[in-house]
Amino acid sequence: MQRTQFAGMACSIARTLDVIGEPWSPLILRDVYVGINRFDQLQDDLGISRKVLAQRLAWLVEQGVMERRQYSGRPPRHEYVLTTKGRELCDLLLVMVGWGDRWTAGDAGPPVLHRHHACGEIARAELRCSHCGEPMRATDIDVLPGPGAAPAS
Amino acid sequence: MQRTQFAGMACSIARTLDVIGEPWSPLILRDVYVGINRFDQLQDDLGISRKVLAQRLAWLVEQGVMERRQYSGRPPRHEYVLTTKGRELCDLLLVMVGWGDRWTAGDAGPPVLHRHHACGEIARAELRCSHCGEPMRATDIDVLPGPGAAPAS
DNA sequence: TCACTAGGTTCCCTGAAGGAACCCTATCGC
DNA sequence: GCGATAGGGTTCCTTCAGGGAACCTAGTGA
Repeated sequence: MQRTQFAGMACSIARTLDVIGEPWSPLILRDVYVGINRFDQLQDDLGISRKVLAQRLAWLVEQGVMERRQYSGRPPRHEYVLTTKGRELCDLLLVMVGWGDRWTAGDAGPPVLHRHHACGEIARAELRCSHCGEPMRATDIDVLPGPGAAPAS
Repeated sequence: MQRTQFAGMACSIARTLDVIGEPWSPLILRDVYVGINRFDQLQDDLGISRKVLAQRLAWLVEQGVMERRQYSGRPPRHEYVLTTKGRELCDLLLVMVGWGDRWTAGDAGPPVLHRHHACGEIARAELRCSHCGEPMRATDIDVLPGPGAAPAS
């Protein structure tokens, strides 16, 4: 096996990476999320090789992140749309944007802004605890084995 | 150039991927985050090729995500520790865990649990708006061009 | 009949990932 | 003094994935 497969690891990070960890996949997800839904549009926007684009799209469809939907019968034309699974995956993109804005944007400032529907303001996404609502960063937690942990060997 | 470099794109997602988008990098970050700090420990835990591990560590150090620190002078021994930049990157892992738990964990349940220091409870990380505090998912926002956007061509 | 478009597929070439062996320095046990 | 061991890499070789360009097929329009 050339590239190691992560899917078998007892780790949700590894299993998530197995779905979108390959190069280009998150950018394809981003484009489909913002409404770039067709093969040629994606290829133009990303500058990705058509071969790799076809492979990634097929994989993302297989994983249930996107659907290939026919939007015209004659001539037959297709587009890619996110499933619920894929839309939830976009939360990951939001967090990437947050980190990238903070550490890589430089003087030019962030390339995009997010306006929150609920309050109408330009805002960032923050991580908060599902239990108490206080900020919950990676530095604010203990990591404990869960029910799906690999058996101690 | 073989693999397309994402660093030049006017997109915080692409620039974040340039730092940790390569295969293995997020898993190395996870391991260092949970206290697996030495070369051989990392290699054992991940089953990664030593060559690739050395490359990834050097890149992550170059990017300021980790530091290579000497913890013993005689014999000279080194370990890798996260910088602030790297610790903030771990938030991304938290979100990956959230998605992976929900969509890939299956009947066995999540492999790890997170206990929040502030409240002491087992909890998940949720995305909330930095302005109003309400939930802020990828589906709850409009994406607008920001100051660092690429000039319209 | 010709050209054009969407959506891929096929081909070849290069270079990155995997794996194993090797290397260097330093300490330990004898 | 000498071999064994450990940490932390580096080197070499092989295989396969990414890049790029050309090609293909259905349908449409002129």
